[in-house]
Parts: sequence; C-alpha cells; structure tokens
Amino acid sequence: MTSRQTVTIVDVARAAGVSKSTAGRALAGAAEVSARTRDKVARVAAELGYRPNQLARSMITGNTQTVGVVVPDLSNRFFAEVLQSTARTVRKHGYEVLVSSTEGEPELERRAVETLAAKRVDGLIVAPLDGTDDDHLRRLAEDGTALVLLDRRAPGVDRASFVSANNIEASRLAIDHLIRLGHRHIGIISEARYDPALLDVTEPSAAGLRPSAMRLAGYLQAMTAAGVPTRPDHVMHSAYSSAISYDATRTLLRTNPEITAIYCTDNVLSAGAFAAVQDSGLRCPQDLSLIGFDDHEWATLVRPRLTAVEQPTEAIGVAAAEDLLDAIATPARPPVTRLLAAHLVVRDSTAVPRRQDVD
Amino acid sequence: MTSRQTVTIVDVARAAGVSKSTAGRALAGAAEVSARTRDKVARVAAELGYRPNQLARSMITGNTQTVGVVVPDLSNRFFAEVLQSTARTVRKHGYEVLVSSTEGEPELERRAVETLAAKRVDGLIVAPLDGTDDDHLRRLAEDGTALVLLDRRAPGVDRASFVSANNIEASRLAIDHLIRLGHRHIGIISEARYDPALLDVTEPSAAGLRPSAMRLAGYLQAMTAAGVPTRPDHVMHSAYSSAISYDATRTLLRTNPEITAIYCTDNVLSAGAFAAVQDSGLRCPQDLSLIGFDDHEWATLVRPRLTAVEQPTEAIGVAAAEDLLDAIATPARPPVTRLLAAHLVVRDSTAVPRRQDVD
DNA sequence: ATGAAAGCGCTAACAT
DNA sequence: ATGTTAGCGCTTTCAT
Repeated sequence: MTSRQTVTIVDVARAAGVSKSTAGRALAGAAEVSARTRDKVARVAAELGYRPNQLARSMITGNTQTVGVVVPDLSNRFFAEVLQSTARTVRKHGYEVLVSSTEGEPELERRAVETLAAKRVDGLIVAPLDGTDDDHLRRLAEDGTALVLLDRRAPGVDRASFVSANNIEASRLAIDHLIRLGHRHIGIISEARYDPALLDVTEPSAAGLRPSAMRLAGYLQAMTAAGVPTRPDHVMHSAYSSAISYDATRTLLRTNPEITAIYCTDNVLSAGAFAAVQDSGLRCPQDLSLIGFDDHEWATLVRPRLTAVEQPTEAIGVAAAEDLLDAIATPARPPVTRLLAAHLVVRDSTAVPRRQDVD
Repeated sequence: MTSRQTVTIVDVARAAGVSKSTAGRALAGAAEVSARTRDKVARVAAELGYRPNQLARSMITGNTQTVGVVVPDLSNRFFAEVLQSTARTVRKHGYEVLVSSTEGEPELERRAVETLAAKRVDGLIVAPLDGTDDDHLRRLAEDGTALVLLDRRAPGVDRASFVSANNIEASRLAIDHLIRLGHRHIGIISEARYDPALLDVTEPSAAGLRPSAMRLAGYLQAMTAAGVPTRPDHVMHSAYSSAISYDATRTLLRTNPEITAIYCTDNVLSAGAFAAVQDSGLRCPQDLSLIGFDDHEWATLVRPRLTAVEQPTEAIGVAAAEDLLDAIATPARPPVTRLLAAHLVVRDSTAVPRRQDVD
C-alpha cells in the first residue's frame, strides 16, 4: 500500500461485525464490553493496522496531550537540557512536546505562541524574549491556557507560573567568593547594561527583568553590600555571542588594568571570555580570576579548570514541567513561583589577587 | 474570562451577521468575498479574540503542518543543533516540530513514533536506535508517511530517505592524517565493537549500521588501505558516556603502550578521552596524538587545541528538513540518500610520533 | 452489552 | 458573493 488512506474505526467495526460505538468502546477498554467482542475488535484492529486518530479524539475531549515549549535558542546548552528534562517529565504523564525556537526574534515568539495555541496545546512553557510586547502571553493566560514562564517573567502576565534559577543569589555567590579572596576590582561581562536602578531590585522574581539583568543586579548588590564601590566602566556589555564576548573581555582588560577578576554572567559569553583571558597575556588565576556561568562540559577540561556558577538545569526543566501539568490538571489553581538555587563550583580559575589593590 | 471556552467561527459569523462559510472564506482571505464583509469579519474576529482551531482544519485537509523529530538524546550537542536547524527550516515552510527524545530505549522510540503518527504528523525525521526491531518505521513508511532517517539507516525500511555524514570517509580523514604523520599504532575509542566484517562495508549508506560502526569500519579500511595492520586490541569499546570513555582510554593506554595516537569516534566520548589523556602523564601531542569527533565549543579552549573530525551539523539538519518537506509535497517521489562530507580540522593535538614505531 | 444519533469546529462541495 | 449541506474520525449521550 502506498496510499496515505488510513484505516478508520468504521473499517475496524465493519470487519469485526460490530457498530462503530462498540468498536470504540472495545478499543478504549471500556468495562461494559464483552470479553469476546473486545478480543475480536482488538485482533481485527491489529490486523488492519488501525491507528486511532488523535486529532478526532482531541476535537471531542478538548485536550491534545501535547504541551508547547518556546525558547530563544535550542543550541544553547541550557535550553537544550531544560527541554530534555521537560520532555522526559511530561512524557511520563502521557504528553508530547511541540517545540519552537524563536532565535531571539520577538515576532517569531509571538507567531510561535499563536501557532501552538491554534494547535490547541494543553499548556505552554515559554522563555520569553525581552521584546516590548507580552500581549500574546497575557491573552493566552487569560483564555485559561496553562502557562509557565521560564527564566524570565513577562511583566504584564500574571496568572502564569514562573520557574527560574535565583539569579540575584547566583551572582552573590560569585561576587562573595571573589571579595572573600580579596578582590576589589571586579569586572562583569553582561548582556545587560549598567543601570543604578538595578540596585533596588531585591525581589528576584518580581520584575520582568531578563536573567542577565538579574545577574547584573546581584553583582551590583553584592558589591555594595560588601562595601566595594561599583563602577559603571567595570560593567562591560556584550551581545549574545561568544565572539563578541571575546572582544568585550579584551577591551575591558585593556581599558581597566586595575581589574583583578572577571565574572561572566552567561553560558555562551563564558567561552569567549575564557579565550580572551587566555590570549590576554595575563596568567589565570595568578593575575586574573575568572568565574563563568552554567556548567560547561569543558569546565574541567581547560587549564585552569573553570570556576563557575551552575544552575540546576535539569531541576528547572522538571519543575517547569511539573508545574505545567499541575496547572493543566487544576485550572483554578493559582500560579506559583519557583526560584531554584544556583551553586558555585570552585575550581582553579579563581585565586587571591596578586597585588592587593586598594582604592 | 477564566474560561477555556473558545470562540468558534460560528460565534464570529453570528456577530458579523454572515454565514459560517462566508466567515470562513473571509478569514481565509478568499477572493470571492466582498471587501466589506472581509473587513467586518476580520474586525469582529479580532474583537472576539477568535483563534482558528487547527485541529478541526486538519481533520478536513488531512495535514497538520507538523513534523515529528525523534532523536536519542537532546542534550547531545549534535542532535540539539540538528534539531535547531531542522526546526528553523521547516518553520519557514509553515511547519512546527513535535520532538521526542528516546534516551537510548528502543521501546520509547517505538512508542514515540506511534504517538506522533497518531497525532497525524505530516512527516517524521527519525534517528533510529540500534534496537532489533524496525517494524514501527517500516509500517509508517509503507502507510505513506514521509520519513527521513537521520544518522543511521533502518535495515528493513526502504521508502525512507537517508541523511547523514559520510562516516566512513570521516574516519578516513582522521586516519590518513595520522598515518601521514607517521603513526602506525593507532587506537580507537568506539561505541562499536571490533568486527572484521566491517572491512567489507564499503557503501557508506547501504547497511543499517550505527554511525559508530561506520566510523570503525572507516578506521579499519583506512588502516588496511595504507598497509597498516589492524589489531583488535587497539579497538577499545566504550559505552555512550564521557566517564566510561575516560576509563576506556586510560585502559587502552595502559595495556597498549605502543599506541602513539588515539581516534575518538563520538561526540560525548571525546571529552572523556581528552581528560584521560591529560591525566595519563603522556604529553599531547608529543607522546600521543588525539583526534576527537564533532565540533565542541571547547576544541579551541583546551591545550593543546583539539584536532577533530567535524560533521556539517547544520547542513544535515537542513538537508533532512528539506528532504522531508519534499517527500510531503511529492508523495510519489522515490527516497533519496544524502551523505554529507565531514572535514578534518587540524589543530594542535596531533603531531609526528616521538619514536617511529616499526612492526 | 450493543446500536443509533448527535456533534466537536472547521472546510469543501453544491447550491443560489 | 453568499448560504446550505455534508462530512473529517472520533466519543458520548441516549436508546434498546
């Protein structure tokens, strides 16, 4: 057979000599069907290669057993691993995953959400971009679709749960470590830009700030709390690219030679920063300490081994999935916020600064 | 509104004062609708927050604008990147991706394929596991569902296209490089086991061999072609795990001290092998050359920089997607095979062996 | 325990 | 240019 013509339940019913409804009941394993007919129907269905049409079923039941996952970048290890653990978790509960990568474009995110909604996913996990507009998400949540925000809260959207690492605390771990070692001039490579207002962002889940802004806030706050003055020129902006991070790091080191430590606040930026330090002529950690972000498989392969702040990636994926399933099962349930703790893995790229710099 | 109660086309039609079909035509942008009613319907639809039900549409049109992607491991960088480029490619043509990770379990693969088929995906890209049974895939293809096999051919399944790197050629690149440098005792870390029959597998797309077996075949053939004897004890088996690869590499080096070069044939095995070489006490590349597989972001971060065989990951994802879309558009079209060339990136982990070993 | 009929939301003939 | 009708394949009343 080359035909895409599929076997329907009517074909099964006819071949088994029963009505369509009986066939349906038998296939569903309903109790009110005689064992005889149930076997007969099952056998005939197998012979014919019957495969139930989930679309038709969904039309009636109103659920598709499918959840959507919308992330900015699937080739980013963080999102890839979150997707992996999310997919595993929901599958155990009978759900599949429709995935969409928005590649940093807000318009793609909007369309992805619309498309998945049109496909009637039962719920949606979205790591929203920093676009201006969150209408598509708000509408979705208000229509009653289960929604979990991942990694970044969307300002106008209540009624959605939020799962993320505690990014303010994550930065504090890194900065406290450096300050304890004696560092006073600590640079940061960030996707966010310096903004004194970040000093006041204390609630790590409140604002709709991007993770990078949260991490910058944590840096500023930890410095300030320790009595170390923050300097705008020590906050180096970099776009979401390893190559750009490389340049940013080189520039930071060149223009601010007093810096004895660098904290890099993102997965993809860490690789560029590490390479830049290697090429800078400075010895790490003797001349310069470096802290990366996220767990890289290369953290223990490079020399010096990389000290890094690691997010509980898998736990985040599981938490997002579980909360979504919960919201699907109990629509009335109020949204929850789950901030998971990051931890600092101290390896060899951080040490006491060579010369104690004093202001 | 907290209700999941959705606005249907009937609601829109009624509010616009037209019939259901006119509303449908207007929404679809059909030409035979007057500009006036089209505007009216569009306005009313927007006001009501109407969102077309793609399920209902699919019931009629017979296509879901969705393709399935089934891979063994989403946290493997190779599959993550293939998924990324596949998703991007199909999205440009109006398709979304249902993804499933089989985590190395054949039973999960079978279920995933069944589930996606029940959801009536228009086509499927599958990187099949090495389970014994390919019935689920054969049935799918014979039912006329577009099917592209990724990375590994499934023996019993013709009527499916095949997209992969040329793994035999990939190994030849690595081994020729080493032999040209003067190596005669070259070990290999492989997920496959030594098998002399692999010497005869010349057609890189014919057999249903796993990529690892193909790469081992390429190793054996390149050695033999160069007149270098192959030795079963130089073929070191490792399971799919970086830690196990570490142990395998250590063992290989201990038991076969004559080895001057190691070729590692897999993504996740490469990290373990590199760490093992670091810890072995041997200097790389002076005492031991190492070739890894796939492009790692750490290849240029470690010292020595890693020489590696790189697959055209993105091109593979695009090719798989394009072929699938082609097969969907032209069901009668015969399956095609696309073997993309890998290339060797020579960095610093390979060099002339210290002592020329002679047999 | 089984069958007949209704209908999920939409598109696609077939009218007019 | 618009309305009417008939389904897509299934589940779910409602009968019997």
